[in-house]
Amino acid sequence: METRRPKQQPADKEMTPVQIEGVRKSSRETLAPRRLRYSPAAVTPRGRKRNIKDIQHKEEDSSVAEDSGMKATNGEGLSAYELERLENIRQNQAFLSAINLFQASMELKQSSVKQQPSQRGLRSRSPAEIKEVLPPRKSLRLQKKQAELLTLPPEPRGTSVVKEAFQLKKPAGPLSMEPVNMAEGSKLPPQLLKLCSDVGSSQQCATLTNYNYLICNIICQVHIFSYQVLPQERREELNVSEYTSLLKKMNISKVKVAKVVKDRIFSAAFHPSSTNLLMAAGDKWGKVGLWSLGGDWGDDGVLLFEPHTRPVSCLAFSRVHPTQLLSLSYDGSMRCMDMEKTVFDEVYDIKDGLKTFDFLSHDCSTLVVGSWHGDVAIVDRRTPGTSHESLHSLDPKVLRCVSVHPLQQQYFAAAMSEGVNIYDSRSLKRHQSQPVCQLRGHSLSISSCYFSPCTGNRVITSCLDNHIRIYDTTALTSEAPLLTSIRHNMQTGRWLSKLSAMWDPKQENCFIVGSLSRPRIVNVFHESGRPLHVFKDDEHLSTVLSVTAFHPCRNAFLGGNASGRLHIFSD
DNA sequence: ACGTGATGACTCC
DNA sequence: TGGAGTCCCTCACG
Repeated sequence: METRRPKQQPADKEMTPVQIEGVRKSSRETLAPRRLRYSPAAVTPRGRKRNIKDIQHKEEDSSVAEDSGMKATNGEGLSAYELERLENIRQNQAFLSAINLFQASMELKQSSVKQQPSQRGLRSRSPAEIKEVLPPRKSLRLQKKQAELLTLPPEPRGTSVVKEAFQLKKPAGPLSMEPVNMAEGSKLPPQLLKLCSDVGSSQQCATLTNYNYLICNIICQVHIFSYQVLPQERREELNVSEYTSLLKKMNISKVKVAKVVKDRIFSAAFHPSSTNLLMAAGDKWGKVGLWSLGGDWGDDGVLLFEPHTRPVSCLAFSRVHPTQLLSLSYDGSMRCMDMEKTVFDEVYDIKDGLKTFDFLSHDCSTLVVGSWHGDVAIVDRRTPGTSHESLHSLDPKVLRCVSVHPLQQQYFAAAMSEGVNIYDSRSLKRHQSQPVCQLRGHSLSISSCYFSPCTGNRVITSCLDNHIRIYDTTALTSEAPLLTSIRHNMQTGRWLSKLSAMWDPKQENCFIVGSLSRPRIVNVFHESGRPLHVFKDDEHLSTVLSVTAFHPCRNAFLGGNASGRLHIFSD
């Protein structure tokens, strides 16, 4: 490109308008400010691409020039053009620093560095495994054989092949509990059973955990079923600053990330053990993975099972029998992994569409189970069989989540298309049951609702209208007052599990929620909406942790992502 | 009722 | 190494 920089022009000689126009057109220098708004690269008078660093450097030069009085003494060779140019550069620089472009570009560079996902846990399939080895083929023509008359198989009626595959379900009855990531016929590691049986003494629980677990231990050991008469022995609740300082101590490391299931995580749960971190995750294709941090069995402590065929949408360990894990799936089956019997027992079964459940009694024998068709069933596990439970139709469209009141367990909250309602399970009707209380104010579909863990005085909801709402349910009147509404991006789209705000079972007023922000983070908020902590880690947290859960007694939480990896932050 | 677009992580070429 | 393709009873909107 031709340069017409009027270097030789005397600085003090005024340029004619024609000359200035000419200079502007040819040098492009004066266009730079506009250009720079869109691109970090500018074009120099010589047509060379110039990067930000060059400009920075020039800027330093120009400031030096100004400082040293060069501007004042134009006799040192700086023309009016040159001065104008320097001024332009200075303005560019000021503009760029005002919008933090340098910082943003650095962050972008860092975030665009592709990180290798953790190779702990389940192994990704090797190319040899993926490529099916086929016998060498030779055409009939080359074999000098008559061509076969081929007819197409009959078209499946009404359903596509994919849809038929969706409807496949595991056979009825107990399923053997064989890990699919171990050699055929492998037994469960005996250490796992020992680990699951150990949830610590009730003394430990009294000091370490919230009272839910204390109660459970008491139920286990003394068989006291009357909940309300027990003394208020729950852990002394921390004040917010104490709690925040505990959060700050939690971190992640290489060993705390592992692939636990093969596909996107739909649900996850912590085992109540206070001595070991044991987690379960359910994925899109009916797999359930058990991961013990530091376990020396399976793949880095991961065992994989296949109790369902469709997304495992809800998982929870029994609080009374910690060797039992309940799971429920879109395929319509609900099962109980029993590590002592080493089977997946059937608990409940419908045609399809099971979505959510919660324990309705402290001994975990009765459950409220919800389907996406809008029905809830009260299931009593002590009764043999799987299909004679009482069924109630709440909402003809969708039911996303149910949550049972921790103290008054006859009440449960249900997130439906119209909003969140609280029902009394004793007075449900077959159709059109009247709610005890309504939680209004949601403008789009609601993905979850949970009673606060210790008192049930709050319900937290996560809604696709980008708000997390907290309602006061102290008095279950016809309409619960909205206490807080926190803006949070919930647009996970089609390929990620939906975000759900989850209470910390150890701290009544605080909750955790995944985030779509970059760099990836996980937020902890106080119910007032005050942000308490942001979990982040450049090295080990690089994906959206849609599914999150705090440990019931340890200072730890888990987060599951769209590729089946669990992440733990713990102290 | 139906079509469409947005969304993130991974795999394959 | 990077970019295209894939995932698949999503949800909201037009």
